[in-house]
Amino acid sequence: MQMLADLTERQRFLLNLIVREYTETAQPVGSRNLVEKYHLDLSPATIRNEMAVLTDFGYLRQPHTSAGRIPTEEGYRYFVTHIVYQADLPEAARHTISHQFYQARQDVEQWMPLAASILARHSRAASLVTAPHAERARHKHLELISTQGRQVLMVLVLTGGEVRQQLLTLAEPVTQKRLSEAAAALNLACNGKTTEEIAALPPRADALEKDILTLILADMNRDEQRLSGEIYLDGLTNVLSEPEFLGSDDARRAIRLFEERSLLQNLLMRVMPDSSVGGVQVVIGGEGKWEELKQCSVVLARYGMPGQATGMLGVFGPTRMAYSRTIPTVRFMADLLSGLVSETIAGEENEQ
Amino acid sequence: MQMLADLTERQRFLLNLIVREYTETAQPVGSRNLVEKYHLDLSPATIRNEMAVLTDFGYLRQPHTSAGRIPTEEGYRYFVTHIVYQADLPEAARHTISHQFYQARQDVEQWMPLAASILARHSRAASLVTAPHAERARHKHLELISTQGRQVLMVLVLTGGEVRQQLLTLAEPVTQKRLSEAAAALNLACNGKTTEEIAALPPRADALEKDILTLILADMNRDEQRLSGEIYLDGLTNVLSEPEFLGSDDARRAIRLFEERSLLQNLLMRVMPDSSVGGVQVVIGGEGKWEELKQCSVVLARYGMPGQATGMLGVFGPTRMAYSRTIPTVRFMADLLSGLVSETIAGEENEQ
DNA sequence: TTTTAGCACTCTCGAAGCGAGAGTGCTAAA
DNA sequence: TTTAGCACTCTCGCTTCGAGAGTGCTAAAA
Repeated sequence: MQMLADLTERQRFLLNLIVREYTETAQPVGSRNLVEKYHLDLSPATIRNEMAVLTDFGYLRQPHTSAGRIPTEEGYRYFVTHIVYQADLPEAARHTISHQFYQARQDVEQWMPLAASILARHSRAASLVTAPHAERARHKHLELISTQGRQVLMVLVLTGGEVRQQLLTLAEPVTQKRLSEAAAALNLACNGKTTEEIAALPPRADALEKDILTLILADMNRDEQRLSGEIYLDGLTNVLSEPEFLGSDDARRAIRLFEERSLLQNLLMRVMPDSSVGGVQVVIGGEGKWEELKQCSVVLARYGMPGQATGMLGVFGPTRMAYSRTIPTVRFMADLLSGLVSETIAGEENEQ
Repeated sequence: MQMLADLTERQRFLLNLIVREYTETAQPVGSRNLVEKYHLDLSPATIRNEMAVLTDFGYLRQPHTSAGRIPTEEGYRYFVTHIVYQADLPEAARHTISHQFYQARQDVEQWMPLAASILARHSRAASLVTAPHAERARHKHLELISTQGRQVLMVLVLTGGEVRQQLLTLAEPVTQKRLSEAAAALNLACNGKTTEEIAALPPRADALEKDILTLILADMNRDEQRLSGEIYLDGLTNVLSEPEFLGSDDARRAIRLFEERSLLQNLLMRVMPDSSVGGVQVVIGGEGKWEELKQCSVVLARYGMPGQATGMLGVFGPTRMAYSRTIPTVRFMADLLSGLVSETIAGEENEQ
């Protein structure tokens, strides 16, 4: 078996056809069927010869002698990198999607679920979107609100429009007035500063302010290693009705990933550790490294402004996924969200 | 076929056994098996006679002649109302659960996901918990925070510790200072007032304040009809591995309910329209009324303080659900959360 | 009157057997 | 280089069949 061979134009064309046919029907594709369905100007025998070559190269395999061919993981990989990667989303789809976002442009909160829903519908698989998360966030505004007894709601607004909130329990009850004063003092001291700069400040004289500051720092740091908490999911049911998820336990187990957010976060961090924006990452069938992704594929991209605020979005489905729809959609959505994020950030800089 | 007949002690006992056996094995239960497994002091023939009676009453049925019996929906209903309804959760389980909540007592935000997780684990099915939602909420504190350009984060704290936030887009940019002033003025005017009282106030002179007030009222009203937005889910994968969800399309479709939150909200409103706290509601196999719940059952309860703040929690699974575990767990969790909510509210009243 | 032993009967389920169909690889001719 | 022809292989769906489980009924025992 040879590997990494260059394919002829015709072989590429056939591989393309076979992958598309298989992703559609979930059935091994045979030579005669292929000729008939696509009205090829070749005889089944010729196709068989080419198929034999592609099988030799490791791009196709037969579930058993005398069944049709199905793509191997390498076959999908070739298909993705050499055939479909550069494809663009059709103009009509781009238009529709842009329009949907235009309608929701005021309500930032809607962006993530909308993106997830669009991804799910277009890829007919499960989708996930994480909120954009400022990488070098600066303090913008702090608010402390007494809710009940010793419980205080801390709302922290960072540059980039990111809002964090946390419920604190203080050692003893404090009046709203006292809280407001503390917040005002801290706002004055921290305004426009990064985590490092805040950390370098001389310790606060006031005990309450000191405690709060510690919590602010912890909160700003927390999400620099981890992902921001919110992950928006959609389209799980798409994937549930696929035959591979009905039959195989392996695949079914992968769905647990989506339920346990912590597992999902972990996976995202492992697949896309760096924060560069631009490429679409495709993990096919786990590729040896991801035991839990056997029989599944993931198409991921990072969006936003590198170094400032980025998030991730992607699609999860069976290895036999419609990459030719999914990859362009993921890329387009990433670009679109990047645009929205940079508009937001630009607006903010003008403001100052 | 007679209906609504009174059962003898022994018949009740057998129905009990059969339901439990079937929920465990998912196989029709036969007379001989039952005798052997539970060492009954009766012959299979006697059991068969009793089974025939129970079948006549409509509590059991046979998938086909000469298979064992399985409970009908009426059978489950009898089991639930006459046999298992009063059962208590074992002391050990109650203790463990209380302990888990004790450990998380500071962090109110953790209550809902914790409750969902416990419900899912104990019932081995899917669970859902909605956040408690104040029914006659009073205004406690308003905060307006400029995030970026014309976007303003409104944080509204109501009595009961409920926090609502919404991102507003104003007609034109406004400074943080101006926002703080508006918030201060509104806080003064609205403090401790209910929606109705606020609505009855004379209109604000200031245009910004007037706009904000309109939004506050809308927001306070919004959730009095609908459920509060947050629904916490857990344990979906438990239910996915049940045989009825692998085989039947009906059951699989029910899972979509869990993905589309709006469908789920709708369902909850229909199943539990009133706000009385105390009972556990059990919907078995849709009971004719809920087409989308064929083959599924739902065990729901409302918790909180009626008239003040209530939420819902429950379990979703196949009709063949372990009611004898699920119902006591749901009831116990509802009581427990009710306790937590009333503590919160009591604490608040002392404060005033 | 209630319980049970015995028995005939019914139905499912898995194994085995079998033939059709789809697909392949190879060879030799176009 | 392509293709027609052919022998071969393997799956899949269908049928058959017997074992096993379970029932209902009857008549005897308690």
